[in-house]
Amino acid sequence: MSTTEIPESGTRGRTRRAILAAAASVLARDHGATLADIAEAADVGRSTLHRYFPDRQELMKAVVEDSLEVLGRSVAEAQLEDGPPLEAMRRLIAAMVGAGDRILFLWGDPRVLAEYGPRADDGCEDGALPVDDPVLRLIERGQAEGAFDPDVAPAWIQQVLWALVFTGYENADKGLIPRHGVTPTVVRTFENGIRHRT
Amino acid sequence: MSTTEIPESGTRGRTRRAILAAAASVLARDHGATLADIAEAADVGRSTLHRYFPDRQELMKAVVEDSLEVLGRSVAEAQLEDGPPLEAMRRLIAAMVGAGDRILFLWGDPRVLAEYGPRADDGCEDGALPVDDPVLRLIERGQAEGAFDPDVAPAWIQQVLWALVFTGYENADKGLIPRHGVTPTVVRTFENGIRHRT
DNA sequence: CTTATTTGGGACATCAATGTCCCATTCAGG
DNA sequence: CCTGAATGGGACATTGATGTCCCAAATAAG
Repeated sequence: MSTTEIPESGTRGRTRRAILAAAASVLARDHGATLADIAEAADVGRSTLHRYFPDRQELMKAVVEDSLEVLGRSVAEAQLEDGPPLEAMRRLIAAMVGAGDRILFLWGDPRVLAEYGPRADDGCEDGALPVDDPVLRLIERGQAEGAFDPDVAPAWIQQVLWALVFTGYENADKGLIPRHGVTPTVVRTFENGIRHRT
Repeated sequence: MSTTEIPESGTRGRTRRAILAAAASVLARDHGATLADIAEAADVGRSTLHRYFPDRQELMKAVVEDSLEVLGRSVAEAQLEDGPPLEAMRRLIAAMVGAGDRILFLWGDPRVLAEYGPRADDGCEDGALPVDDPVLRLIERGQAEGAFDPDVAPAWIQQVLWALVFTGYENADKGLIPRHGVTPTVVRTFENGIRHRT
């Protein structure tokens, strides 16, 4: 690749990040949000937004990339290869919840990943993200070591994971659950389901 | 209420239902779908669509109402008051999956229920739907009878239920899971979580 | 302090979706 | 078979979002 990765000098970098964060936050709650909405949320003029991201598609692509990167870092820090699978999974859930709005944004509309995801330009899109890989490995390890249900597909477990984290974060966002209660609640339900254990 | 409920004579009723079904199906997969898209999916001219639903808002409102009604009937047929809670819950899950696209539509975008839901006109909107009530009663009964986890809020259990059904149906829609596998898989995960049981 | 960068906002053209109206055609029901 | 309802599609005005351009003001960097 010959794309010169400019280090984003101080000022420009800060505005760029502000726009990306605001975009993720706004779009997470309203997929049809206007560029004007996003600019306003970022405390930035609409023309400034256009200066950083020529058109809506470029912005979307950048937000997806950025969100995936942030999420990827969180997941990496969770050190999924280490320790018992169940504990690693708890760290993962905490990490995902910690990634905040970006989860809402990425997961909220299946189309964003399909259209603006990593390989949306190639035809070959299965939804396989860089983030997915370590997670799937953890799930498979957990099944192999007898910690996770071996009778369902790893991909399904992963889907459930995303769905529960998303739902938990969303409920907290609406004030139905206290912020600090999200991770424990999701962990509990994810591990045990809703059946009563004596 | 003085709204004269016209029984929808044969022809008109059929087209109306076709539009509503197509709308739910299309909007479930693309929240930003055009009225032209919907009309095309319903095999109907755009002008015919406008004849039945003057503007987009009216259509949305009608689709939400219709979806809630269909879902409500499915839930009612599940007879949630009868038998052991765990079995009633399984019937409920099967019923929800059976409601098809309407679940995707209703759950896919939180805003549709907030904006076009039953009491979107009143200010007092908590997300309390007619469908929710029997479900919450079942959950509370299940907790009281020692079948469901009593240490989490009923509302949370319900959210998880919706989320899992949604995810299961969506995965089947994408071909990741066979149609007939959705209900059993959702039931299994919902009841037991992902932990391995010896 | 001086200069170059960055910004906000206005003016503007464009485009797609929407909603309205109309008329010829088709279809269902008597 | 005949009649009225229902439909499809075209033409049209309107609206809101988008993208572009430009300039004066603010801000950072030297």
